[in-house]
Amino acid sequence: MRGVPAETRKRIVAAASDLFYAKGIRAVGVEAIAAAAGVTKRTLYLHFDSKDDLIAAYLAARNEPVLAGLVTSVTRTPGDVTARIEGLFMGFGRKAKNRKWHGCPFARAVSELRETTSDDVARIAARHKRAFEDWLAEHLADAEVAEPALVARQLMVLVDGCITQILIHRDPAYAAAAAGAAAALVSARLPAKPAQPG
Amino acid sequence: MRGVPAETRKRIVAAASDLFYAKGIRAVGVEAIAAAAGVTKRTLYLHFDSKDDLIAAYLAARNEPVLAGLVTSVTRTPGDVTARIEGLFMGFGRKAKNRKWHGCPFARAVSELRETTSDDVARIAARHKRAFEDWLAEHLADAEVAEPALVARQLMVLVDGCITQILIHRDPAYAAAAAGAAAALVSARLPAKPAQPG
DNA sequence: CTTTTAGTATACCGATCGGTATATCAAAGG
DNA sequence: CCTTTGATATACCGATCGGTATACTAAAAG
Repeated sequence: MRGVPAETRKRIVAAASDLFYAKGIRAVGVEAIAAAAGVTKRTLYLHFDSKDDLIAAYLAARNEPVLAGLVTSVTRTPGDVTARIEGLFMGFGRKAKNRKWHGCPFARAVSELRETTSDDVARIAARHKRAFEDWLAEHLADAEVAEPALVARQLMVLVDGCITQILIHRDPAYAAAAAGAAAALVSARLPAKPAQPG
Repeated sequence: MRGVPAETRKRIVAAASDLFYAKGIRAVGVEAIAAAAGVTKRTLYLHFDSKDDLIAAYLAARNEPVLAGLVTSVTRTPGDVTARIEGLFMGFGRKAKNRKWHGCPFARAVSELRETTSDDVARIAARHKRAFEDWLAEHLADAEVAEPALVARQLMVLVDGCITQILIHRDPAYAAAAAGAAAALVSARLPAKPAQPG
């Protein structure tokens, strides 16, 4: 059977994505990935130089969809900026109910591969996180939130902290706490009213 | 050579601690741990039933010292509650400069071992995180911060988010942002003054 | 003194790891 | 038609994995 090369490559990356994300990167061998992709190990190595190369491709492929999901969590929420940001965190509470959800693939990859592989993983992850931080800063600026860069950075801290807490406690209640904190930080920087009580 | 059993066990756990924490749990084999402890693999298996058993011992041994370090970061900082909490986050910025620092061992273990080993790891990590959250709540209550349980939970989110961001970006600047957010959340719940501008 | 005990040294087990070699095949492209 | 290409199947490589087996040693404990 002879398929279009680009499609074969995509199938391999998709299989690697599922397995790496679910079980961890070191826990999954290339043989299992090839089998899941319906492909021989030989074929896998025709498309990727090494497992590290495949790891990089996995993370690179995750960048856009994850980013899009985060942006959607914000923009699809009706209301003012504060409500939209709250929507971002409530989105994590929703996703956490899905047993296939295991937090941020970038944070997990960086955490797992510390001091063992090249710096590519850290750079790809940093770029991804920075992209969303920049988007947040712009979104906050458009909504006339003061010091948008600082608030965006604080929201990023809340985002990854929220994810970590949910992963550890398996309790979406932390999403509500994070949402409250985020709302307080954002609304305190709004020009008109200082903040709603509660 | 015949040593006190408890000391041999401690040496093994100490060696496992260093290696697991630096390189990740799956990345380190029991043989390497035994060698680092100056012990035979046979001896290691006289003290631990399996690698999973050793992993649990590693995390259990980390609980108290990590907790003590966090508490110290708060209590050794002079000033009011807000300043002390800021001190907690500035402590992360300080630790991050040490190349041997790799964030929270509990969060990293949970992240790495998802869907692969028993739930022991998740339970030990949850208990550890909860212990510090409870301590924070009590500390906040003593300082007359309103809704101490909620604020403590929000601070936990900031703590793990701060650590994650620093790990990814290798930039202690995120500690300052987290400290600012924490100070705002705490001081907003103080009885007397609402908050300092800045 | 003799029995436990804690340990060493070494070798082995089957399985899996990341990665390669060889040989074959089928379809697309000139 | 015939070469190139993407793929197959299968077997192999040395290394390492978690874990066990066997035999021996030295010190503490009765």
